Amino acid sequence: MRDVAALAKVSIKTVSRVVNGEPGVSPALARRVLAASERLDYRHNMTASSLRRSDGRSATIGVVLEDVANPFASALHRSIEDVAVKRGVLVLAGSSDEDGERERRLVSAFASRRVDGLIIQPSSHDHSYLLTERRAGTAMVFVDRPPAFLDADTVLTDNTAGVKRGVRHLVEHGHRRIGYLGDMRTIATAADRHQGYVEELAEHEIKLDERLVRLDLRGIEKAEAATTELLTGPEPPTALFTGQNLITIGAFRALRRLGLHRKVALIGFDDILLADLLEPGITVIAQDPAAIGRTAADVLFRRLDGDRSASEQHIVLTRMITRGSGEIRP
Amino acid sequence: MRDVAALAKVSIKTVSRVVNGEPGVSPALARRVLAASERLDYRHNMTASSLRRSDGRSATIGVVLEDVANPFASALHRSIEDVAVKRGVLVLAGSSDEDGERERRLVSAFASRRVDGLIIQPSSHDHSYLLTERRAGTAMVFVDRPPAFLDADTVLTDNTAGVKRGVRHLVEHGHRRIGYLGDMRTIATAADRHQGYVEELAEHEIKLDERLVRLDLRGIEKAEAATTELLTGPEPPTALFTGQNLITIGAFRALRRLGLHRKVALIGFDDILLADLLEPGITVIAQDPAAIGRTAADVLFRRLDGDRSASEQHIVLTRMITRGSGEIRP
DNA sequence: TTGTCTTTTGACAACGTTGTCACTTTGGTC
DNA sequence: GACCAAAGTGACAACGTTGTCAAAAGACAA
Repeated sequence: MRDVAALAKVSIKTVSRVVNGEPGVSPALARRVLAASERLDYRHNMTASSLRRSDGRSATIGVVLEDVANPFASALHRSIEDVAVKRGVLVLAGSSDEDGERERRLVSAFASRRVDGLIIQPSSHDHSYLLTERRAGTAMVFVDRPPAFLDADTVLTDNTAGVKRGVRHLVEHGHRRIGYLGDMRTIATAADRHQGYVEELAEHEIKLDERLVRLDLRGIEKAEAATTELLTGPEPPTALFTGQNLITIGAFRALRRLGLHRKVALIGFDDILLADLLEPGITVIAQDPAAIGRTAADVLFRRLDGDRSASEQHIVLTRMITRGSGEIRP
Repeated sequence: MRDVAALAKVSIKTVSRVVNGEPGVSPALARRVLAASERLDYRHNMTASSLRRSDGRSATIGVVLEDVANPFASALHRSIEDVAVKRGVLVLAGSSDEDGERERRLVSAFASRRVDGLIIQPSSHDHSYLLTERRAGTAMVFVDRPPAFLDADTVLTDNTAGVKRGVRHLVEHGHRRIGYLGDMRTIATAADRHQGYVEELAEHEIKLDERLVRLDLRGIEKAEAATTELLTGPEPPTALFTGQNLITIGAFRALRRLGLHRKVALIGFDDILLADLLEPGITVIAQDPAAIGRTAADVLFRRLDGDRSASEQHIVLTRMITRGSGEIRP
């Protein structure tokens, strides 16, 4: 900037004004400054700028996801980015791998870089550590799962209602013995989904049979094994509800291997790419990650714009997509 | 930092030393400083630090992807992140959407934040604009597609060889009329893949029939329509090679709708989640995005560590995964 | 011409850190 | 007890910007 000022024969403050589009610079001078910065390949240094600025904004937000390569998480990421670019804000993204310690380290690294806001898909089970960041003025929004020990803006899927809808669909197709395969109970969404299963059965006065329930399944293989066990045991279920996309895939694999994919009904939580091309197509309760991400980013930027009202809890609805596997009758 | 220094009754330089783990601070003082920074919730400000530091490093890199939500791109992103976290480096990610102008804007935004390095999956067809950044000392590596008008480190898939392998597989299964469905020819990888098809046919002395070739297909729907047209026309192909994952999905949809999925062979470029559960399973030429990302990040960090040797071109091999669709005989 | 008001411009300090270098203390040797 | 080297510590400037405020220049009326 000093070099540009020297070449344009003005003070560096004038260059600063031109670069920031501040008013009160005569057109002639502005042109001279622009020409000089062009000639010297001048690049505005946002880090120095945000250091000096009164608001201290870095025009950067941090996003903590379970895994940036996970389809659900990357869809969130993309819709957050879309809102951010419109405001000239960049996105730092990181994967916590369902590990509270990694989540904290990421947040800490983001905080060191003075991000303006955070969007967190939580892995940790205690977010009181974020009080410090909040006090420092960092905006934050939680997505997909609620924060623990912290009152903050949250955008969630209506997990319980979604599962209930799916289980009701199975009941309406004549099923009474409905198996449930779920993810780690430590994950709030997984607990909510399991809860939906339990509630919906009760509403139809179907007695909960714990032998038809398998929880704490992580990954395709575990789900496949559990499904096989469930279906080859005594009194197997006539329908399955799977609480997460990898579990759905594992269950479908097992059904296929056992030749039961046209006999046992299956509804899964989360949509799966290609689910329509399988035989039968897989009926799912689809989340809307794009809507979740967009909402979260909107709330975050409203906070950054000064909205100090009480924290908001947004619920994004699910949608049932029927494709065949959920319509098999016992 | 000033407050911490005051509370610990030391100079701020001593606090700086403790925070950066520099030697030459007595254990007693270090403890006092640590206690004080704990008590005041002190957060090291990396932006100020990198401004002042002699190397000017921000411990941040920028990654430009076609779309952070695309499975191939997000796999790249994740493997880059894995290398970066080990060095305490954070990743800024952005989507260029196959638009050269967006790519430039992202790079410019990254440059303003003084990233140490860039990993770019290019959309633009002229990268001479990056000369300025390079001169400013920014390291850069290109992934998936080569840079244009710029000599730089590059990590590519062996597209031509991969396609040739797949086409040979079809020929070996008795096919002579092999259709080809490809992406935009402006994308370097798409051009290379088409080239592989042409070459392999020539090696088997099969005359290229342009009526069996459809290029510039973008997205599932276009691919589905083109496939339908190809198969319902006169003298339809007995096998198809699809040059990209969305095209493979579109082609498979068309085959299914026409009831030809067990009659016409299909091999696709890029692996697809669930491809093994379809009927028939889809034979693919799989890329290794994790290896590409890891290699790119390794090269980038070697450059940041001072490696000034000539630019490197890495080729990551593909792998054929046979699942049934590619083994159908005419 | 002078006085007043408005617009344009620039000098300087400050943002939160680290590099440089000089000073003080400590422990050991003669 | 004097001297020295090594270790520990701090004062100050500087990184590239922007906020503040004052000075200069221009516009206009009397």
